[in-house]
Amino acid sequence: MRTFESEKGIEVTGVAFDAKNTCECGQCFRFRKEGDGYLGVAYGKAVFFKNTEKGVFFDCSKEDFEKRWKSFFDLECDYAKIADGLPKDDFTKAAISFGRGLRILRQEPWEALCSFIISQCNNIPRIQGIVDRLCTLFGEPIIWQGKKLYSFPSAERLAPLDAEALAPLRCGYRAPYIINAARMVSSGELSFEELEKLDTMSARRELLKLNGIGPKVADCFLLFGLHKMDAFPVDTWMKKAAVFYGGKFEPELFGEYAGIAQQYIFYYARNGKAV
DNA sequence: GAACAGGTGAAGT
DNA sequence: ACTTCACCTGTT
Repeated sequence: MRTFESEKGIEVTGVAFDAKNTCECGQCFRFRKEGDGYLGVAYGKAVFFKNTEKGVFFDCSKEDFEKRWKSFFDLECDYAKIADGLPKDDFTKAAISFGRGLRILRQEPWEALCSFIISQCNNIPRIQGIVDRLCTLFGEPIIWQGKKLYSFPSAERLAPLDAEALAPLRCGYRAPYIINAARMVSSGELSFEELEKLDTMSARRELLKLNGIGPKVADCFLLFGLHKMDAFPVDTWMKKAAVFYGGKFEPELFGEYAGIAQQYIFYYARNGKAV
């Protein structure tokens, strides 16, 4: 990986990064197409990025890149090496090829937890709409090139509210789940720092104690919110894909980077032509 | 209208 | 351990 600084931002070469596959593989809900790239907010800051001839360009300072975005986009992880360690069957190979350049983001834990609570039994446009309304109503405004964006509201911001206050989100029965989770996080009963220290299965057990968090939401949070690469969320798309693996997935099949395999397969199943 | 959508939890076998 | 159903909202 090499970085080049210009007055406009940072260009990175020598790294397999695909902006579209990273933003549209279903792991995040707030990075949207903007011109020839993607624009979103994380950790209270806006960032625009796009693929270039030689690599990828980020609209940020050198300092912000080093401090935040390099890690956020997981740029120091060797995905080619990880893909090498995954199964070599035709379906997995096709999935990896389809999702080339996608990276598992290091999203804010609270945002990931909240977003995947919202995701249950919803399609992506609706999830995005609900999350947008949540941020617009309760987040902090961020101006980017004259556009008004919003940060994701903290757990502390939501904890004092009751579920009725979320009515404008139109998130239905998920509202009390969100408020309950916000209270657990803001009170410290649920600590991301503590969960981080646990192995994936132990952290999962803790998460399943929360109302409205089942296996699927817990696994998505572990993978996308805590970057536990062995977490393996199984949803309806993965169940369709499982047909190619004899009807179900054996936990050992994909190893310590099962989460990455999952994301390739999920994206291929949902957006590709295979299933 | 009914059925369904990136689930969950309670209640029933 | 496995099946069924209600749950809020929006789209087909």
